[in-house]
Amino acid sequence: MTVSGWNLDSDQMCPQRLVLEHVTSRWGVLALIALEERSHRFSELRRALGRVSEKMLTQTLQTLERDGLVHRDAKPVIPPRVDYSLTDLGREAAEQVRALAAWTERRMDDVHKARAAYDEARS
Amino acid sequence: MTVSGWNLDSDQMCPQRLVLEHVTSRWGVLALIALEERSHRFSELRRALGRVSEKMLTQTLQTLERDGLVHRDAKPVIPPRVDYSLTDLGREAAEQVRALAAWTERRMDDVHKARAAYDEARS
DNA sequence: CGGTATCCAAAAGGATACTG
DNA sequence: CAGTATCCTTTTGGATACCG
Repeated sequence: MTVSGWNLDSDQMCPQRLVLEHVTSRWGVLALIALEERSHRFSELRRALGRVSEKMLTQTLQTLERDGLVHRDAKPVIPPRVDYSLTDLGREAAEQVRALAAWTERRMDDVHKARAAYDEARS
Repeated sequence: MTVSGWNLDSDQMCPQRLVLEHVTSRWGVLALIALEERSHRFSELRRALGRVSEKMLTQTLQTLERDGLVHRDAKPVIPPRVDYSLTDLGREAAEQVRALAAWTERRMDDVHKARAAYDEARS
């Protein structure tokens, strides 16, 4: 992989860059990891993700659904019930971001040490 | 991996989440991929990354340096010459983000199809 | 319950001018 | 050349109110 092809062209990102932003976005990462474990209702996801606003969760899920990563199953009952789950594509995406997340977790100690050394050298 | 531990606590993200944001940031991704190939001078990186402002490139490189992913070598010459390269930790990070980037590239067709179907169903 | 619409505050990002 | 400092625009995110 080269950096060319991931550049911005005039006034716009390359399309794969947008997908990368969707899956690594603040709530996208958490939604994918939560949904990898099991399907969730909207309100379950809200609780699982902590302090996400309705607007941001809706926006995140719609983006991931549009990209074909998340499946939305709205049951026609009252009160409404909507279940979210991963598609096969979404499961692949979740594995990728989980791998990246796991790496940051594994190396967090090294990062902390590096930061301490960096800050020390400048104080 | 569970989603707990990646939540926000009160008014702040968990630390590994910040590292993930650094390496997946707009310019962080491109800088890591460019530096994985070879070390670059500041101005070389500016050109390689396309249309990044000096401010954002500086900020990105400082963040990655502080996290211990990038090595900054400022030679005491006139005019100044500063070379950036990856540390061992940074090389690991670059491999991870490149894997994720490669996945989005591989699956871009599926995403496009999903988007077309999504948009079609709503028009 | 699971959203949408609107408004507003905060943060990110960039253009420009300047410096060692 | 490789930054820093300042200002300003754009984007993001959340709070609130309302709807089917």
